[in-house]
Amino acid sequence: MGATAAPSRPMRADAQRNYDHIIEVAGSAFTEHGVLTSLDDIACRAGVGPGTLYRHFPTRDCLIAAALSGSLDQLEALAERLQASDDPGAALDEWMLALANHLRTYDNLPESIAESFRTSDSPLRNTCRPLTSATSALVERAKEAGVLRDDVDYRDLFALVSSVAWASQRRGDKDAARMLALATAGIR
Amino acid sequence: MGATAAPSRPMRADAQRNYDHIIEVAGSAFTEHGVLTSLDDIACRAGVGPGTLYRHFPTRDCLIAAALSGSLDQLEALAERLQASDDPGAALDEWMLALANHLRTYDNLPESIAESFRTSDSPLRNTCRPLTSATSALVERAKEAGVLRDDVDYRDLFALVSSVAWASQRRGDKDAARMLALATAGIR
DNA sequence: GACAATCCGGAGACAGTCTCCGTATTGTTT
DNA sequence: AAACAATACGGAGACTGTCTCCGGATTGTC
Repeated sequence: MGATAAPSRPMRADAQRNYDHIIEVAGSAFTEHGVLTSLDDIACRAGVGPGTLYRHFPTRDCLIAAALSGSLDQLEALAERLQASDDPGAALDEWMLALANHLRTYDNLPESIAESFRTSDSPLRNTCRPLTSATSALVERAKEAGVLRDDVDYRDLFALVSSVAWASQRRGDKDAARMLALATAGIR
Repeated sequence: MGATAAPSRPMRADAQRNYDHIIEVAGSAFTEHGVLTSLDDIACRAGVGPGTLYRHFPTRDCLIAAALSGSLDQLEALAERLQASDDPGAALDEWMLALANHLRTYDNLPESIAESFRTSDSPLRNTCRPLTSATSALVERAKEAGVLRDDVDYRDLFALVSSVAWASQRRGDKDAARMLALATAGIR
């Protein structure tokens, strides 16, 4: 869901416009310069004041979460498809690669996500929750099919995939496939 | 070598005193607050002005490298011992764990080190060079002994160990053993 | 004791984060 | 359509951290 939220009342028209536009600009900025890029600069590029940006997105993580929600929806769709796959092993492989690459969407995103998992209620963490539960489900199926070691915890696996995303990004690899193959060679 | 360097002439006495004291204070500060802690604050705690700190250590990486050099010497000593071990497989295991834990010495150190490997001549990278060559040697021996897959590149392995250090630190694990076991289960 | 060479320190320029509140816009009511 | 309340805007500016510059202090040498 790429929802915009409507708690009590809907947003005022101008607010909604700014909200959407900020997300759009933020996406470009993150793509170009990574998630650590200046927020005031994003506000400026979006033609709004810093105050407006911070009101809509009180923290950097809020903005990252919003910018990510589109591609997250796609990933969730993939997860559902894979859960219906008749080859749990291949499904898990495909999932891990897709997940690793998604965690690399922006420069320095793996750090932000990993960090968000340490703080109680980060919006980024909440946004990523479907990813962990999908991982859990696919791990369970793979274990039942006997193509994954029984002692592999899905949280450990998620951490492993995150770290692969981090390492491959830091090395400047074009995707996470190479590191992932190395890191997951022994989980079967 | 925890050398202080003496290019043409030795340092003036007061300069040497400050230099050493800054390293000492930096070590504590990094231990307490991670490598991202304020440098001006370190200067202040060391009783010198910012200018003095930046003259001795033009970049954060310089200071990190200096603060790390002590424990690095120990690691190098371990590497030499392990290269003489009669069990190359166990030696590599022990090395990877020691390396992973060393890369975790300070909070956020894995990021700094990984980053330094991307920039041409970071002092931190140069400081860590002995670690990569020791890894190379131990990997070679393990391959010859047939306890390591032939297609494992030592650079990939170093990256893998780095990422394990990163992930285990981010998770707040007390050491890197658990993640390392998972990540390296399939390299044999 | 004096004179170079070396080194110190802190003021301050700069960049990024984030807030506060006077002003402007919007939607609703009559 | 005019007026009113609710909502949202924006930018000045406080604050923190980085890093530099250079007048003045310290050290080593003759």
